Amino acid sequence: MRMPERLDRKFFARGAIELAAELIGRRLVRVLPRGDRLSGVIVETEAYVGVQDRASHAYGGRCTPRNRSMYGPPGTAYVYFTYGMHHCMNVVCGKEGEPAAVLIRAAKPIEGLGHMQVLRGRGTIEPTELCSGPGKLCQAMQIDRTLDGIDLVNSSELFLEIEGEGPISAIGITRGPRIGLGDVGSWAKRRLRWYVSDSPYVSGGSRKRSPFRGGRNRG
DNA sequence: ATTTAGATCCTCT
DNA sequence: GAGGATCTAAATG
Repeated sequence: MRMPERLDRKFFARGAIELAAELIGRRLVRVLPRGDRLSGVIVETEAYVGVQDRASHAYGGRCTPRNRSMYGPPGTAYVYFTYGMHHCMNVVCGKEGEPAAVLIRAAKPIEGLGHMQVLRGRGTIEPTELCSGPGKLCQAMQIDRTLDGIDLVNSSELFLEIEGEGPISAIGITRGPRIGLGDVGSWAKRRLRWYVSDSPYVSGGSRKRSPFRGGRNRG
C-alpha cells in the first residue's frame, strides 16, 4: 500500500491562473492535532495573480504583517481572517518575493465528514454544505491563522495530494468572475474563478440553478 | 427563489 | 474609524 503522492514545490512554482485550474480535482488534507484526518477534493478556486491585481491583498506591492505569507516561497499557505468571523485559505504560487496565490473556495468532503459536522456546528449539515465556500471550508477543516505561513510541501498538518478524483477534463470545468470583490475596476469582470461544472459542492455563487423542480443539484 | 440584515473583529489608513 | 476574497437566518414575492 503506497502513500498517496503529495504535490511538490515545482507544482506550485507557476502562475496563479495556471495553478488555479490545476488544483481542481486535487485532494486537500488536514490532520488535526489529535491525529484525525480530514480531506476533500477541491472543486472551486480563484486566482489572485500578482501586484497588478486590484482584488489582491498584495495589490501595488503592499506587504503587511497580514499578507506577508504571500511573499513566501511557492507552496506556502496564506490564511487570513475576514468579516470578523471567517478564515480563508490560499496556496501561494509563482516565484518567492512575487506575491500571487490561489484561494481555495470549496471542496467535496472525502474523509472525516462526522468531524466536519461537529466543527461546523450548526445542527445537521448536508455534505454539500460542509465545505461549499471559503469560510465554510476553513471552519470544517479547522484551518485558522495558526496555519498561516506553513509550508504545504512539508507540513504534516495541512497539505495537498495529487490524487483527488483523477484528472478532470477541461470541458468539466467552468470559468467565471471572482466573487465578493469590492471596487476593483475591470478586475471584477475577469474570469479568474474555476469550478467543477454542475457540482453541488461548489459555493452558492457558483451553483447552477436547475431548470427542474427548482431544486438543488444532485451528486 | 431571492433579498435583507446582522454577526463581529482584525487590519490598515 | 472604516471596511472586508463571508455566512446564516429571517423576511418577502
